[in-house]
Amino acid sequence: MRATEYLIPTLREIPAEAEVVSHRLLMKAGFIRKAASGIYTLLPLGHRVLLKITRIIREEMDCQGGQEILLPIIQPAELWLESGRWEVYGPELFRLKDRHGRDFCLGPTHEEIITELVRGDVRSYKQLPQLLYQIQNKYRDERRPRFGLLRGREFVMKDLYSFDRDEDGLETSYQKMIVAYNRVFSRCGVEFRLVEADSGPIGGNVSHEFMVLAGSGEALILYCPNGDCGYAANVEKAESRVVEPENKDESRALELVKTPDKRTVEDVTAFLGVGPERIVKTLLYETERGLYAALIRGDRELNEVKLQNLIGAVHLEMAGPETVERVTGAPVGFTGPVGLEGVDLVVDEEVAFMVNCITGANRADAHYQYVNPGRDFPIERVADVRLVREGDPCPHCNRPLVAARGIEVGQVFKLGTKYSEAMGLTYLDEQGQERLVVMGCYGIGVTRTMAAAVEQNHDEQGIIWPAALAPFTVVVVPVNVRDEIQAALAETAYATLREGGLDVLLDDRAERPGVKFKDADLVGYPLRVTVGKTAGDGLVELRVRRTGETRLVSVGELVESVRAFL
RNA sequence: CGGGAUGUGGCGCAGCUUGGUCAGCGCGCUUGCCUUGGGAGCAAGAGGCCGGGAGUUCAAAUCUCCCCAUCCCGACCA
Repeated sequence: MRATEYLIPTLREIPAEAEVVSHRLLMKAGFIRKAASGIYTLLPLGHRVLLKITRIIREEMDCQGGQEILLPIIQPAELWLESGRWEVYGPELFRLKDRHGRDFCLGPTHEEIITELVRGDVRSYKQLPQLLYQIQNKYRDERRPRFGLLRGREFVMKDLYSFDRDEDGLETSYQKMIVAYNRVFSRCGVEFRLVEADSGPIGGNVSHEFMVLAGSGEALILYCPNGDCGYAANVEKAESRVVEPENKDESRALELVKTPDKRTVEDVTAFLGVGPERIVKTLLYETERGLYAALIRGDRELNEVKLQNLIGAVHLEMAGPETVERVTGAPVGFTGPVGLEGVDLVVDEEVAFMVNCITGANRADAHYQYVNPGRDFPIERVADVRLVREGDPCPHCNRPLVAARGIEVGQVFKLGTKYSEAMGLTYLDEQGQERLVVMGCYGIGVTRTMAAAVEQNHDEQGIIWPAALAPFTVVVVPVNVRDEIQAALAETAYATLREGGLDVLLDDRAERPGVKFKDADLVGYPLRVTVGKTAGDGLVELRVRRTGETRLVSVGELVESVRAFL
């Protein structure tokens, strides 16, 4: 392509709304424009990057036996009512009505519609397994779209769905996808990590996420620094080993202590002169399945995702002050498990080991001390409901876990029979027995991957595209297009590179060289061919964007030199 | 959903407190001259329902009310 015939609207100033690096640079370098909050247009450069990514994805999906299909984006409400997600998805689901008043939604993900498809056309074990995928726009009315392409309301996603006869088949499909994803992200040139994940509203019980490591990432991950161990998990899922105290104190008799207006862990520890690890926090939660009290050590935070999964609740919310008073008979700040009735107690593993701890007394301005689990309150339901933090011992090898931020670019789920059961997706096995199809789903955020690549690959001057994703691999810049020798040699270089099968842009604009160099650095072409002073000798300068390294080469050896870099 | 802020040519902003030659600046854009190895210079231009609506007033970008949009922070740890 020629720059004079191509839309590359770079900006000198950045729109004020852009905050994160990828958003700023993609706007400034002319890859994207905003249409509405969380909704973007991809300009020619952005679209080329998208095509590069989707091509890699297609190759790897097809390599594993994936078959590409196109699914409707507008989906009838009935399917979502059938799976139960019309309610569960809540306000994040874009809903609309047709002229007859019938309900539809814009697909945020496609389990329903594909389950519907397969149940209509797959009847026999002979037709399984199937791996079907689509690369399409998806819609989620995020409560807060932000960070440009990283969290939009409309985005491009690849989703593959696997349909197997049994769990073994699912395991095979799952492993195939993990292999494929590792290849996809490696080829995209991003630094990533595979972590254990919570499956969230999609459902299922086993899930992993692919995280691009970046400080701007919204996800917090914890991983074991021991390479042989390799444990890594999203904080929502992360576990840590419970350390049982070695020499426990003798348990003492329960004692009420006055704690006037001491409501928080901080207040109570300061007042009683003890550490927060001596306190047990009692957190009251309301769910559609009733009230729950979660007990967690005073220096810990509760992991609501774990609690929600444990209870099996769809809605989980901390109880308001009125509920707390009604249930405990005391204002907020004095809740404790001793004598607490009408709620189910969930005791964190760490709490179960505690001796002589401090809890609220369920009366105003009072706490109990020397509370002992099992003796003073029941420990029937002991579970891991705490939020793991950096430094906690690895659940596998006991070393202190390390924390890092990541951008979730892919997630794989073993759905099991959640959707096939809800929607009646069955097949007949060899014995003529009707059985449920076992499903998995595997997503890649394509537009998000584009942004994540920029988050990880940029400098003060602009983007530095990994070669596999770059909109053009190389840009040819004649320093002075009015110089006939330079212009002619630039044309030759351009033609040579194109014939060599490379993606090349000729910056034939009559701009001063500084402008073209700045733009080239901003857009982030991995290589630049400068045609200038040495044009008379048939030599051009090849410059590597990432390192700034340059060398003179003849046009004849240009293709070879560029190839060598890739 | 709660809180905060902002909306003035394509982009970045000033003007608003103290209504009245305030519709202005920088960048970008167009044309011409000139220049050509890191966002040059000179000259002449084009371009704005001041987010929308309703009020107050002789007079509103400026004051009042409502609405819309956008961005940021937060979302309860007993």
